[in-house]
Amino acid sequence: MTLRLYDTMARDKRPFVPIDPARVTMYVCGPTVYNYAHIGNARPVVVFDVLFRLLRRLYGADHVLYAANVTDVDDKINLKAAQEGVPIGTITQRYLDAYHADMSVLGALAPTFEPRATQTMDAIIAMIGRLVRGNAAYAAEGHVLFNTQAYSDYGKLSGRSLDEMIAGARVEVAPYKQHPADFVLWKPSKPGELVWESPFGPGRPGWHIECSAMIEQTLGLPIDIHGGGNDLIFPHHENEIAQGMCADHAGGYANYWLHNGFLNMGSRKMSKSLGNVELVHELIGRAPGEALRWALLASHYRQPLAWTDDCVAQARSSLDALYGALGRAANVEAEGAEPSPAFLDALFDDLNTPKANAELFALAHRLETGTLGERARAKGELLASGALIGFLRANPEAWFHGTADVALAARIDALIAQRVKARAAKDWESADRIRAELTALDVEVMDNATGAVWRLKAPA
RNA sequence: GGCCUGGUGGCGGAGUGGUUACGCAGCGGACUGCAAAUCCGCGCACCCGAGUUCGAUUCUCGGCCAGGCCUCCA
Repeated sequence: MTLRLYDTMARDKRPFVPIDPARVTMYVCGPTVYNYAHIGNARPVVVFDVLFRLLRRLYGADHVLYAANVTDVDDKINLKAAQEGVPIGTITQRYLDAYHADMSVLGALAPTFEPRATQTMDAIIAMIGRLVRGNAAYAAEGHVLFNTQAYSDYGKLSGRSLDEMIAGARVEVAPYKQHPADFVLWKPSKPGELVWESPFGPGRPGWHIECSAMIEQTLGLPIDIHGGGNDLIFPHHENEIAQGMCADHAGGYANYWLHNGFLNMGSRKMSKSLGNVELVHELIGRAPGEALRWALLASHYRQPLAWTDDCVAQARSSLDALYGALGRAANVEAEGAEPSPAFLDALFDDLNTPKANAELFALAHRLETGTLGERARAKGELLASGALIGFLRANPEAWFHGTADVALAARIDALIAQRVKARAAKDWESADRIRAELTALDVEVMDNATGAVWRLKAPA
């Protein structure tokens, strides 16, 4: 089985061949920590977490290096700090901590490296220095700008030519730019902003340079995979390639470019600037993280995803079915610890998670209906398949009991014990009365041959 | 204006040059004190037009619609 990935540069699926199988490298553009992450921000995190897990399986956990940056120098951070009258670090640390907690609830593994812009300043300044010396960058009015003419393949990733960009320009071009597409590598800080000393004068880095410097510093260039949302293709990733290649890395920048599609609210994209956001921080109070993860992976990562409450409800139902099958098979000893071949096939075909999920249902069905031997194998494959991409790790009982606390669970268990006794005595009147009591507690009771199990109904 | 995606059943969502996955919802049946689950079965779709083809939802062209990028943005 070969992993095939859709490469934006090639505009096609390509078999994945790492530069060095003993050291597979992936970089994904991470958060700017000035606010809580919304569910749209979480999509690439979860998608590339799936890829990270697949790569670890293929090449070994110790042989995959995954870096995701944290942008902690930014106008919006400055603004927020000024509004609250606190140091910038207070803002960035607060939202970085929240980000870690939220992504962890979504089942995302921590990246191997999480470089921060403020801690990469030497590498950033060094890279800009090399660009200036190589005539790929120039100083103008206190800025240092990248000279897009210096890179002949500029525009290849996004399919734009420099000519087209001039023709289609809607934005007024800063007068100090030699070419309209040139972009800022270093700029003077405004009063009150953090300032770093550099050979180009005091200031701070532009947006694009930090990623290239971080990749160079943490992973080394070229890398195998570079990922991010498809809104980053232009200009961010285009600029990364240009500056990276010109900064003495003619051997290549990234061999595979992966971009996830957008998550939409209605027909509009979810975006902090549009204000139509659902924060992960709030969603995890209303639904299990695993259900949110499922909702994010229920459609293919390159497709647009329309986020609605129903997405979460459907995800819950799907997981209910799988956990239900596992719960009913509690007495079946799982055999084997390998995901099913069909499941792996689906994932290896450019992370086809919807198809992989369908295989999970097929396994659950086999677990319900097979012979004892088939059930044992199905259970083993179901658990292993789920575990590979971060599903079905909970105890089925814990899944159904949801947010019930110990006291509530004890009360429910006591009522159920009474009811089981009443049913054994064919005292249907008492049994129904107790069911009604439980219903009032939002508890649904499912009788079986030996007793009963229960689940907490999802909040409406 | 330039560049780029996508339009599949009631809903979500894969996939394919020729019997159109899967999940949710619906319908019938089995099972069941009740309820749920489970099991068996059923129904329902490929934006429009032209072309290529024995045959297109799938390929080509045109159109319509929706969205993204071109400015911070996952």
